[in-house]
Amino acid sequence: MNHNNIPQQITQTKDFNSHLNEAQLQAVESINGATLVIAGAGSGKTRTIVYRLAHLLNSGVSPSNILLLTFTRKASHEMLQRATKLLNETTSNIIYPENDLSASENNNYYYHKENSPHTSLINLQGGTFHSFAFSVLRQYYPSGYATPPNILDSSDSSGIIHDCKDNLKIAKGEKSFPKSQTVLSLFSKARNKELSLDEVIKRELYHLLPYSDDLEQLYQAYKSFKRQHAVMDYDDLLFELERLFTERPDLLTSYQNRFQYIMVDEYQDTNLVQCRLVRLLAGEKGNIMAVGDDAQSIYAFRGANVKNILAFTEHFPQAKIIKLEENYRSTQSILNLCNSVLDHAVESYKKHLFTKRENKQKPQVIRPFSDLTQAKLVASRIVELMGRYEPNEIAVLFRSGYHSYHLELELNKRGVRFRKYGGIRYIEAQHIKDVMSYARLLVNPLDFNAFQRVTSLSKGIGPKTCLKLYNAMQNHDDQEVSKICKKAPTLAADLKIIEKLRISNPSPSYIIDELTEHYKPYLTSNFPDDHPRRLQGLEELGHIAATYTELDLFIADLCLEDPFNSNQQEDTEKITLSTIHSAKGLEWSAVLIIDLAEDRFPSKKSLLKIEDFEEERRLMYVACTRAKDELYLFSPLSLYDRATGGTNQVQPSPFIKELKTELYEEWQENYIGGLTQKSAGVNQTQTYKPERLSQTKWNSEYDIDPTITITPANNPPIPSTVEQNTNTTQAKDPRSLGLCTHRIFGRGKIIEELPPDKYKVNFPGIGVKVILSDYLKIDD
DNA sequence: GGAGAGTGCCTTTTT
DNA sequence: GGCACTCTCC
Repeated sequence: MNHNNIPQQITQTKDFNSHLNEAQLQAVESINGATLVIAGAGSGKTRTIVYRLAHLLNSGVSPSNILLLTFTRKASHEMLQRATKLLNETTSNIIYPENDLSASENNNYYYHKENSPHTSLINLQGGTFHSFAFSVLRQYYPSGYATPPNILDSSDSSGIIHDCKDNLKIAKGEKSFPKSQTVLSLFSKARNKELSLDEVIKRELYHLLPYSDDLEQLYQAYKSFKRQHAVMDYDDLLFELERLFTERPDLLTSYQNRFQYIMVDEYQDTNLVQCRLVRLLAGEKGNIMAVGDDAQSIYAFRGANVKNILAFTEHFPQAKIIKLEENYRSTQSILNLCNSVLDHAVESYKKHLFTKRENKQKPQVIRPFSDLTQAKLVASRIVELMGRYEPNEIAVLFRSGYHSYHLELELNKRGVRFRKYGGIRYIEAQHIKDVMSYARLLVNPLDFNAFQRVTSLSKGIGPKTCLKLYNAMQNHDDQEVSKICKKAPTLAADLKIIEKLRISNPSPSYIIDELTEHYKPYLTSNFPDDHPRRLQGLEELGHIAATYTELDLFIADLCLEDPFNSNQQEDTEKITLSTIHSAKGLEWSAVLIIDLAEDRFPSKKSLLKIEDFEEERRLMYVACTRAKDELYLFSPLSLYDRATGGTNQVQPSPFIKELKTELYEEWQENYIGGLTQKSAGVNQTQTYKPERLSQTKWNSEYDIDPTITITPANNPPIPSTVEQNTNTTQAKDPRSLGLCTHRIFGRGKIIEELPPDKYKVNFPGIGVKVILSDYLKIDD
């Protein structure tokens, strides 16, 4: 049973009692002042928010006076869907007076694309911070903008950085200069954490130190390009909104008056600027409810700061704190495993979820021979599960988008339909971006990114000619324009259709259909393998466009949310494949987590810094807590290596090794492609035994008590890969460089010194790792 | 100045 | 296995 299902009929507040526990009810009924709800996984968080909405409306608050902010697209979608459903049932006979402000502004950003009859909700504002910011900024922009800003998606941004780098003639021919994508993420990190570039480089990207001057120059060039072209990247949306509110107190006041009640979901994922925006909007009256769970903070990499939750009571001293701890989602045996994941955390979470849900079966740890056979075993298990559950109650979760690649092939082979979240976004596919570039030129003929993209589709036009043409068009130099067009007939046709559609200004769906037709010849000749599939995508793009009346909103929405995903929401015939990040806030009856092997999950990149490793642990926690009834953890014994074509043995993920054996059943792939259960006692898995370290001072960004640690003790060295075998031999060499200790991996032998600041270390039972010397305590 | 072949590199997570 | 960048020829 899904305890989170919205009941069919709730008409009066008193009915809430029977659907909510005491803590939830308390949260629902605290509508004035500030409230912080610490909601454990599966504790009915969304349910609480939705009921609180209903309670507000039943108390006579107009939906246009409520603002619902979330962090990810999916969370916002889910919440508004559920709210709509419940509110439609509870408030259908209440008529709300039109709010002056909202009536004049047509500010119902999110809902105009829902084909829903829920008129009572039409003025409820909700969405991600970014989409909310854009909905304001397209109407009122801060000083320095003459037109509403265009939004850059990440490929636009990195394209601009690339051009800026060329123009500045920085680091020409230097191979180790970071790629534009990397540079962009550095810029974004600096902004999200609100640190200078230099600080970020020194803290976590010290290998870029030689380029810090060049990068700083590039940073400035990128900034001024954005200003000149009236474009904003994702980060600008938030900072420019803050600037707008600072510059225009009158505007801020009117928004404060409008949004009498503010709710923020996933508060642990807000960064500093988002936190300030919330405070600005809440104003003096501070009718705000923030909901979050520190154990589920998984966005530190982009500046999310758990401290924001802790600081909530400082910003709102009167704040009431409510904890939701009873879990309504998972069975007790799944929860036991989830709790155990957090037990090993360096920072302790004072949190033990409990439930009244009975045990069905223990979670299973399954060990396939390799990630290739894993795909087969997972697919078989899914087919079996589909006999017991609807496909939309089954999900496969993984650390990184590409981990599901083999599985996707296998599922296709067996005809199992799935949808995939995370990884490459559909709208970033070439053909979609191409057609959207035409569309963007309709809105803004001087959109340089779009212009570059469209011109490069024509043979004979490269970057230089593109620039010449762009300047000629900007200066209305018709002679030059027609001279270039003569050389490239397709380019002339491109400009013609853009001009035609711009002047007639038809509906977004008509525009997309026309452009698709125009693009078809290019599509068929340039994508011989799969142009039918791509054409289908473009047709779908047209359908999505049909839910919009204004082209600029459609374009912005495509950058801010992936409608190809949310459109499929209702499809119950498909199972779900998802990155763990994209799975947050969702739940399924059966959850399968794959690739629980070293270097995959936790990610190889998280091993250098303890706080990164801990974030991986919370990620594991988020993944496991998605399961309602059945949880399967797949830990392949070897991974296919594309480079060599062979398979390399790997250690299981530390998160599996840590688990006490009594928490799960263990199954091993056998030679006939089936599974054999390991009987307890015979194949006892190693358990981690916490070992206290002496007064070691660890180099970490945070001050963590160094006496609490997880160290594999008494583990005999297990040679796991061929590579490690040799290294183990090396380590026995009397010339061994000595012993050292690492917070996570425990004691190990130093095999090699890697100047200037790293060591190669063999950790018994874990394998060989390259570690920064800062994170090692080396024995004298 | 552009096109196409060849080479080296890395492969987190999201708005 | 895909892309970003380089080199060479037209």
